[in-house]
Amino acid sequence: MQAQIQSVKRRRLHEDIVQQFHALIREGALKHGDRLPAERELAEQFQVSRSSVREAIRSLERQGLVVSKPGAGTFINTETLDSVVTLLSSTFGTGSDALRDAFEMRHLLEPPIAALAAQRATPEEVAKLREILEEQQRQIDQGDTGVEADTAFHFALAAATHNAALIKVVSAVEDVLQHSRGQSLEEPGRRQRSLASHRQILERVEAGDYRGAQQAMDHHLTVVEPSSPQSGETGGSEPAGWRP
Amino acid sequence: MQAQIQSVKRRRLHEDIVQQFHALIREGALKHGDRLPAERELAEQFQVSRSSVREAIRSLERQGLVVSKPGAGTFINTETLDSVVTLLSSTFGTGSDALRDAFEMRHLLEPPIAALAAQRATPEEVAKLREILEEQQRQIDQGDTGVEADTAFHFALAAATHNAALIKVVSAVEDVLQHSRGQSLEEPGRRQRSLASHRQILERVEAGDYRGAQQAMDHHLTVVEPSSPQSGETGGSEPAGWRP
DNA sequence: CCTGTCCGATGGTCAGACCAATTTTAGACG
DNA sequence: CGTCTAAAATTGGTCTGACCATCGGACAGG
Repeated sequence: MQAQIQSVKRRRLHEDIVQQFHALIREGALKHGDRLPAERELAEQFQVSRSSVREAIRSLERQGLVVSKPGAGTFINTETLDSVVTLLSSTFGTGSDALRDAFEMRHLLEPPIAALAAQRATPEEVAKLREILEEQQRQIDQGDTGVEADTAFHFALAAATHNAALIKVVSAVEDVLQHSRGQSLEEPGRRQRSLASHRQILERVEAGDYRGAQQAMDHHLTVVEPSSPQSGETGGSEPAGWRP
Repeated sequence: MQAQIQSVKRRRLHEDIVQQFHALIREGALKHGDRLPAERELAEQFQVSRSSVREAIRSLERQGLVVSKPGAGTFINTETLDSVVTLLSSTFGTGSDALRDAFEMRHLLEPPIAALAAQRATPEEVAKLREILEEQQRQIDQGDTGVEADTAFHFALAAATHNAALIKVVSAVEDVLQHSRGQSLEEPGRRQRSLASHRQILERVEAGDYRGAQQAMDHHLTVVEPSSPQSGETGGSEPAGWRP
């Protein structure tokens, strides 16, 4: 008699086991250094096969929560950086917050990225940026939202910093936000404003004005592409378009 | 006689498989969306049992690098933030640019993080930060460099932003830079300066002064923990083509 | 008390099997 | 010939039972 139907997503057994261990660790039932029961014993307790127990342990190990020693046993390990991160992410929401977090991270990263790009962009990279904006103009004239060119611009700007780590992180963030941005650009007026804003950024980058570029990007993110229209708290405000 | 005894860790088979996949993804042999061979086929190719293959896949899945769909297959997934972070950590250590990039990224992220922390830190988190600084003081008094507490401080500060994405990225960056920071703190004077600098940051965070916190962190990173020993200042415009 | 050996417990791996979901294919139908 | 449908093949998820290398502690011997 399950009054509440959980997500339709079928849980895999080992994932379920992992979450049970997360709970046990969070509640303090399992502390650092504790040794957990043998795999065969766990299998019996959870009423699953040893394979599932082992796959669960593999996940926990990759999260830094446990370490396995052949012949000795498997031990709780909550004194690593990894484990802290895992428990934090596990405690805080893992759903709608992600989008908000990504927006915030972009807002932190992009202005200084624009500044770095202004200092380091090669003529070829500037040309590439200009080309992208022309493409964006074409897409808009054609009635498209220009979201691809929009994303491409931010990515090319990150590339102009010549910082591989930054490029990777930005690409991940942009990818997560691309869908949301597409929605934002549905309003006709925004497309032109976004393009104009991009042009302003490029102009400062071209001039090598890193301060101006940073401010232009900040303005772009604050005014033209507002991060989170809805003030929703962690309530089940799933963005539209969620489909299994 | 203390001949350099290198640990002869036995590599577990699934660990080996995981690393092989890391390499394949890094080299570009496996791109986003690619479907990798069936588990039974992989078992035959690697000459291991299906169990080991599955445990390896479980690790990769927990790292966000792949997703498994029953009946369909297992697919490469490198467009999530998680996957980027893992690949960053996995890639680091290869190439001197990576270290420089990481320093630069930290310098971009940490000041605004300090500002966010000043706005959002709970009393418990402030207490945790203070506790970390006391621990740093103890370590220094004891003749240690205090590098663990140093890293812990930056991490706890990121945690105070309540932004899971930021926390993960910062943890990856801090992890990479911890070793280098340890070297930097070898100079005796630096330890106390670093601690004093941390105290200043905490003071601004406690006061909720996000502007002051940001400036204090910027000062900390610029003056106390300089990224590049050489003159390299961000002001100068880098000549084109300084990097392949 | 110390030392070396033995044995049970434990993690790591293997092989084969069945199930459920999905994809592909073959066949029926218009 | 194209389209829809049902059967077959494929694939991930799970289970069972087994063997091995290693570790820990008990135990006997010095």
